Amino acid sequence: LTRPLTLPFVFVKGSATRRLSEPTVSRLAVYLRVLLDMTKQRRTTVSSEELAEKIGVNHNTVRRDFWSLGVLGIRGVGYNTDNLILELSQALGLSQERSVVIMGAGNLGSALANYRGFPDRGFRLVAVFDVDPTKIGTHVGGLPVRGVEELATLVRNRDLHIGMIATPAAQAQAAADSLVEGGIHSILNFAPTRISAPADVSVRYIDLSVELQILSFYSSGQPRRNQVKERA
Amino acid sequence: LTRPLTLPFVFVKGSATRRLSEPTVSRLAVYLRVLLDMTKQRRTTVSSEELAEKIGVNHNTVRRDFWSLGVLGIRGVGYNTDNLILELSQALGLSQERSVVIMGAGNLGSALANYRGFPDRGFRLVAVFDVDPTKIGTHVGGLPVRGVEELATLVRNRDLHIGMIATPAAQAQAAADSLVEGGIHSILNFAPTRISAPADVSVRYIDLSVELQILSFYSSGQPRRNQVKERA
DNA sequence: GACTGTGAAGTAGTTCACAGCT
DNA sequence: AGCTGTGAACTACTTCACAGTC
Repeated sequence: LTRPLTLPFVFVKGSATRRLSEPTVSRLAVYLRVLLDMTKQRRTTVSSEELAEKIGVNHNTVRRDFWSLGVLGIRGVGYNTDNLILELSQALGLSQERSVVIMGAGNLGSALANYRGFPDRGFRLVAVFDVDPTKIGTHVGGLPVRGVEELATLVRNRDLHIGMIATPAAQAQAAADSLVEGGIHSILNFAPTRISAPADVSVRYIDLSVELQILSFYSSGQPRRNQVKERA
Repeated sequence: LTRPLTLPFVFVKGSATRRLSEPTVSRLAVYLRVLLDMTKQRRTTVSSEELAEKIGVNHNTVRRDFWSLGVLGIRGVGYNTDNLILELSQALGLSQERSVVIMGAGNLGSALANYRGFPDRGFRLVAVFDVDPTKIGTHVGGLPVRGVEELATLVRNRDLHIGMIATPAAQAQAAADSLVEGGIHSILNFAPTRISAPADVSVRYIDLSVELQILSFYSSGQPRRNQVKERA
């Protein structure tokens, strides 16, 4: 055997030790979303079948996901919603508060700063940065816009977890570099460009054009794969 | 053989007839983004290796994607950038203009309406709708905000391709229903909730909380899978 | 009777590895 | 020498299918 084995990427939960695959992690966040919607209706249990239908996956997948997480259901009944919410939140690391900063106080940066969903789950917006001197000092979403050079100071005082890049494409790499220098390991990039970062930094992209283009593909005569499959 | 075979989901290009997988389609849009960035620097060719590094995938994957598309490179040299851009655009259906409408003229809806990237590729924002009478008639992104009931009229006059939902969660399903009723088959949902739609409608989600939670998972001690792999 | 838990089977997607051009 | 094109091998992910439990 010459190739290195996959590193033991595991999630430990009680006595169960399992690997959470990337698709599974993405779905966990979606389950959580649906479950929170459901508890508003005072539901106490859900079946894998019901969740599966709501998010458009196979029910076996749902059970496998929960099983990988180490969450147990009750046969003949389903899963306890409160318990699921707790376990999902824990697995996603939402039990500890995450601080978020925004780079760029333009249209998008302001819209993000005004997003009211942050405190709900454990996200806390702590600062908004920009390079434009005319913007610095103005307020967006109740926070003062600061110059990027203040990032370093802020880092010294508290841990920063997630950086969102909402600058124009041309400044995105510089923004990313500042974030990385500030010790941030998770970046959500809204700028319409790809950025590079060290291997220990997770970068996710939200690119409107890319999304529109993918939709464009499927609207030009090509059926969506999983919908074709679900029809079978 | 008892199970139905996968339907012949193919993309026809010249004499080559190939299947484009869902991951491939998503990557095509990203290649296009990077290539457009590159042509600004007057590059005429790219190797699979270079593209691969830029977007963080394996170079074999890049070659396979182009091969599935029916795009040929030149051995010893690479792929012609202009040709690639052309073929990618064509495959993604960008050669014909797509009309886009926005549901919801709040913070997010306005930010989207002000996005300047639409005309670049073939997307054309044609209308913004809201249910709030105080918003109807005001202008966002150079367009008048219309009442949802006008959607039907608009549909009669021209084809609408893509609907973006930027309403609060509670109104998202209703917005989706209006879009579907208006004959739209592609929806990009920004509202923090899941929506249901007929099987012949493609729905993609951009959910800030979900993205933040996924990042949260990877920042709580778990390395990103593909980064682990790339290290090997 | 309903729904979970999970080996086993199946399928899709990725990566290897190397022959074949330029 | 450099980089593509592609069968073959591999790995990851999904789905089947059914025994097990409530």
